[in-house]
Amino acid sequence: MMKKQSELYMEISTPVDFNFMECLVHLGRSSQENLYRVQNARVTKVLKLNNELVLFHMTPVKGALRLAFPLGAPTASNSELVRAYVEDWFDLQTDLQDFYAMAQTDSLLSALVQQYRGLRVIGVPDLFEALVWAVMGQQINLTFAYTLKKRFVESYGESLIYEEERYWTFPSPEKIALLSVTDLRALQLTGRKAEYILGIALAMTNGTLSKEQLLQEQDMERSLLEIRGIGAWSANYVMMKCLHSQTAFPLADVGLHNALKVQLNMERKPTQVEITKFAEKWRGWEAYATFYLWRSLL
DNA sequence: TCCCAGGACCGTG
DNA sequence: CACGGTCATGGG
Repeated sequence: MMKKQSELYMEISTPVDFNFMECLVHLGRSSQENLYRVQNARVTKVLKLNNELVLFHMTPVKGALRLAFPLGAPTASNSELVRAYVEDWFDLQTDLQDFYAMAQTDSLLSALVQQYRGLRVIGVPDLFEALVWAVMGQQINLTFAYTLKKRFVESYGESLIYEEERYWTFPSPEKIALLSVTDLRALQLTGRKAEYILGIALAMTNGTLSKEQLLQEQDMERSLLEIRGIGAWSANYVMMKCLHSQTAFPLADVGLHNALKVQLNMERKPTQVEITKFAEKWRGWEAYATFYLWRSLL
């Protein structure tokens, strides 16, 4: 049945300090990314919502993001889920005024916030995806991490084809929970990481771990650290990318170290003690400070 | 070939 | 509690 064209569109208003093109720089950082596609100023993605694959793309318009559903308008319920996903993904609910005010007084951040103004923390709204991605990225270079994710997604995700390109959903914990260590070893994950991922999938399947639950925790970090395979770095990474914690701070992050080394024109990477000292000024905005520093490496 | 990579776990002292 | 060995493989 034909729908009126107006029903195939939806607009999400964006905050003042929002620059879609800056966000696209982050989104476009890996040519191996297969969970969305960036073409010019358009991002296309598919989500599985209420047991249905929903494809949408978004483009910036004045003061808003325009979402379009080229394969057909979703149900009212699903279109609201897409809206929520996008707001979550681009962190549209956070007011950055205080961050920018703080950053202006910090010699380390002042140039970065001017250069990248409007960049938001690009999130990973799906908790399972955030946790798995954190585990995959541990102790290996980012290029290889993307290779692993690509294999994982294309082995166990769902997909559809639009304009001759295939779009993938991230695998569900239910599907992964049925696998064995051997299955994941075949993707060249280490045995240990395979165990971690299976454990996370199982915990999310049997209901002992969920995003809703974590968001209600007084101490999200402590809860995350109880998960096997999630240490301080991963816990803070997930808090920053999935749980919208502004104070999350992956202190041990190699990318953070490299960015600081460059920004401070150092011969060596700073120690964690030195980083803790710099971060004192960022109190309350550690996640954004980290994200802007990461951005400086692209 | 060597060192490093968006670490975490586990055993030892 | 701090330290170091171990995992395990690709990228540059």
